[in-house]
Amino acid sequence: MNFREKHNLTHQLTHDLGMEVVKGNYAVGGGLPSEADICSLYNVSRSATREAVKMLSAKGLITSRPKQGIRVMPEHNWNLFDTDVLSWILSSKPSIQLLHEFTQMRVAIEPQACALAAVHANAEQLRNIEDALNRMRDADNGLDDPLEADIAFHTSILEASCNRFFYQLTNFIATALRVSIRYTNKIKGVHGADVLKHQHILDTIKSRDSESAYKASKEILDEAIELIETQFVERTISVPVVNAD
Amino acid sequence: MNFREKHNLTHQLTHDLGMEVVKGNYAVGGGLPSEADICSLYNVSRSATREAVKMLSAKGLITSRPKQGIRVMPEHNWNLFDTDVLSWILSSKPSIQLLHEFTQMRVAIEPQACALAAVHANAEQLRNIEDALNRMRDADNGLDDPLEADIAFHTSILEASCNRFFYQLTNFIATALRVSIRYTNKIKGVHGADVLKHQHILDTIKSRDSESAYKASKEILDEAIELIETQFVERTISVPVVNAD
DNA sequence: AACAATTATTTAAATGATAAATAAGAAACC
DNA sequence: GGTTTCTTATTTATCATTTAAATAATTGTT
Repeated sequence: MNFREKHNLTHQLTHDLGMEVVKGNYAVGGGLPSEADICSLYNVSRSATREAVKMLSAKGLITSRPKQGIRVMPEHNWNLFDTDVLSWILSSKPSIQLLHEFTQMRVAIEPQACALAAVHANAEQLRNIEDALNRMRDADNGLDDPLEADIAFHTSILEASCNRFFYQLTNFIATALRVSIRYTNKIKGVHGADVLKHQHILDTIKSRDSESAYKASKEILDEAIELIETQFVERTISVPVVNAD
Repeated sequence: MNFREKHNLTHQLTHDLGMEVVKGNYAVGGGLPSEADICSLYNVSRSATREAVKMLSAKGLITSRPKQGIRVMPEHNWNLFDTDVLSWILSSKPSIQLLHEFTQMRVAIEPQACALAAVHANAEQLRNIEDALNRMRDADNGLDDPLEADIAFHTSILEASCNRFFYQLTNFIATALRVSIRYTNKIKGVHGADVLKHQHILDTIKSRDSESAYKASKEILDEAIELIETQFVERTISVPVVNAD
């Protein structure tokens, strides 16, 4: 999926090992094969192995120490906001539960980003949001990709928040939207009235109405959450009370 | 500061190079010294260099390709939620501006986490929050470290949100609090009434009152933001006026 | 039983050699 | 002249081997 997968041997190996870890094929705290074993398992040299291990440890998935070997770190150490880690998790164990968590995070981030954008966005950033909205309109008429246009809209707002931490979440939000579409847009008809709602967000930001911008964004996301939660119930109902939680 | 700094040669080099990049000592898109040059500059072998480069590229700071060399990635690619990257940025260019952005993110995250905790927290997680609150009380009487107790409280709520993305932000929030204390607690008297406010958060979570939990948390953070913003103004104003006395 | 010393295993680091990728310049071509 | 294709030089990528350092497990001592 990612262009980095086949970029080179080290990246390939990083990807393969990362997937193995994320899939839970090695016990937490337990251990991966030793450096030497990985070399023979994957038929690669020591340096390729070491570099892959370093990359994974940089992403918080594993640690490696002499004599102890290579160990899986507890999940809360994994850097979930890393694009690779995120995509490995999504491709190895996609679930509505995960989408739900994703969207809860969006509920936290995006309305706040809109509020900040209303205060801080400069002329160029406003234009970018507007451009993205126009792409959504085009998409509605079959002239652009609806998903990409949608992503561009939400991304442009994050950028306009003028807060580097919010902007950093671009990839996260984009991924959330890409996953989301798999589930939700199958049910809900694509766009149409959605453009109007997004237009409303832009309007509130333009008019520097921070509070309304927050609300406008929150409204859309609350709908998304609701949609997911109904899905949630439908799918869990078929299983006899697995987990009350 | 981090125990990893002196962990071993590769980590040391990763740290040193990471700091250089974050400080802006190399132009974005421009380039770091070549592999060979880094080796001689830092007096390390190629394997150490390569592994450090891989770690930094895993964190999104740089890329390296044959013939092209090692290049600094644009800042929005940096993984700001990575503990190392965050600490490098903080130690190289700390600023109230950055603290402000930090706290804006907290405003987005924490109230939402409280709301989720009110819905999802189990008995053990509630107990953990309570324990942390008791530590804050102890701290108020000089029996515990106030900062660490505060961090424990906020962290325990993130965990109780039962959302792995929120929980992931533990380190981020902890770092934010640690930085925060440098600025804000110098002015504001330490704790006292704060314990009551935190108690209130716990109460709302315990009584499963999601909305009140949200508000209780938001209130504290809005105060923090306000405090930072007054600081912000004071410091920018005082540039031309050397000394008001 | 508690502690100290030894050993064996595994990663860490250095070195050297070859392969692959690619930016830049040279040559051929229209 | 301008475009394309080929060559070359540089740099990272990969492999192989050796030595060092760290440390878990074992053994020996008191």
